[in-house]
Amino acid sequence: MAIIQDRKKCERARKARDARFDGVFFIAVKTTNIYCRPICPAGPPLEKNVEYHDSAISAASAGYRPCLRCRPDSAPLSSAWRGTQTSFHRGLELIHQGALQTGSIQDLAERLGISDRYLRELFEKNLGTSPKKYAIYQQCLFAKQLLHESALSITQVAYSAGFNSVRRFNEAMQQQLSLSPRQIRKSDKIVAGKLKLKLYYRPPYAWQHCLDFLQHRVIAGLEWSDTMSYSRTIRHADAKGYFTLQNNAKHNHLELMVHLDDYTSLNPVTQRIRAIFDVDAPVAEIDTQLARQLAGQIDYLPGLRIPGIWDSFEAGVRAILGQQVSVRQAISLVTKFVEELGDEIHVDGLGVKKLFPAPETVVEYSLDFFRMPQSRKDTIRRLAEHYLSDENPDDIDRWIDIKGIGPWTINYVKIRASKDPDVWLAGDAGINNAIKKLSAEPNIEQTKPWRSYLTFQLWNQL
DNA sequence: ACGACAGACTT
DNA sequence: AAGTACATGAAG
Repeated sequence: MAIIQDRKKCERARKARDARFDGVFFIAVKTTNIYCRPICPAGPPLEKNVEYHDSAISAASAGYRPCLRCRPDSAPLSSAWRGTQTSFHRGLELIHQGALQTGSIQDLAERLGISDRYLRELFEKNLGTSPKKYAIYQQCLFAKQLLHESALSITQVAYSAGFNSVRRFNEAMQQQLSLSPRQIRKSDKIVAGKLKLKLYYRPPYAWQHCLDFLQHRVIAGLEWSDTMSYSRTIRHADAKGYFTLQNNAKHNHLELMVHLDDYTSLNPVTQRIRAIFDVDAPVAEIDTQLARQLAGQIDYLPGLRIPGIWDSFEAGVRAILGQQVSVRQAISLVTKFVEELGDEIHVDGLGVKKLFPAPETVVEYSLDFFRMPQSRKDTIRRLAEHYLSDENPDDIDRWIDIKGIGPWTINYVKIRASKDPDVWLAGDAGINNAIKKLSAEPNIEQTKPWRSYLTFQLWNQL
């Protein structure tokens, strides 16, 4: 599963340093025990000395260390397993969210509704390692990024990456990357100041679309934006903070500035932002398939990413407040909601902003300040209660039992919070309008498994 | 389902 | 000489 057998394509791609294959496979060099990206500027090794891997972790667990020039650990994520294997995929997602930082494998398996045995098996089959090893590997990669790009001390890096002792951090780094933290940092000169990180993507990235979409829906107090950047407040576990994001098209990355009051959440928060801004979307694949289906029918936007919402609760509330009203009215309702119930947070240079209200707060207070049908207020309260009583409120399919929440809302939340790539928003008024303008009805089935992207391409026509 | 053991983790 | 920063062995 881990080593690629079809060498021909890989050989051609690496000799041409073809950027389209960046993140798709990795070159492990047996003579040096180093692994590289297809685009590595170093002179190409002899074909007989290389081994091709389909993921960075596969090369790492085979004993190779990441190249210091092309930094294979910062390559965009491979997407071979996207869309398939929901338990496995959700497991990966939860690990990125820090599930194994505090909880055990058993806890994770339980949340997924499978046995811990089976969870191990899924990881072994798909990645060739155990869930815990993957989590540590992932933490090491993040630590490496911090060592390269931030001015944090090595001790701070250890805790920010989710380790609970420096001792263990050093050991894990040596084991996973065959480099000590010091060795990694030595190669870089870092500028002190605010914490800035680079999120690499495979171009193109339709950043302007993303920015426009978010700007049209900005909730004052919670979010703010200018011509280049988007910012908002966030909460993750016990940590509160805010971030700003802008594009660096020239170097194929988004620039992220984060502030948190508890940096043990930095890794999960960063991963969440990656997911929300769809940094790892395999756009080349999506674009060829969708463009073929929609040939000449619409003004197709290449590199479109689906802008997400911070978490499913916020997505749910926004969707409910948007029922039966215009986008503009929905925004003013959400703004009122945040203003009334959101906790305050101080943002450097901008004064006081608001956090999105937590379910606990919503349950506690009445929603009398809202001028809208009582039934919709009740729905919001029921959603909040669901978050407090349900073991796994992020399982959006279960929301169907909540009175006042229908299939449209569920699908909408799946697209924008769960980042499900294959949701078709059937019955949406905007989608119906967009379809009416087409010369021929598109074959929705043919756009699997990227129907969420079809939805957004069509919305973009309005 | 259970115990032995390995190795992950903290101090 | 004392303090800081990092790496690592020993023990539980």
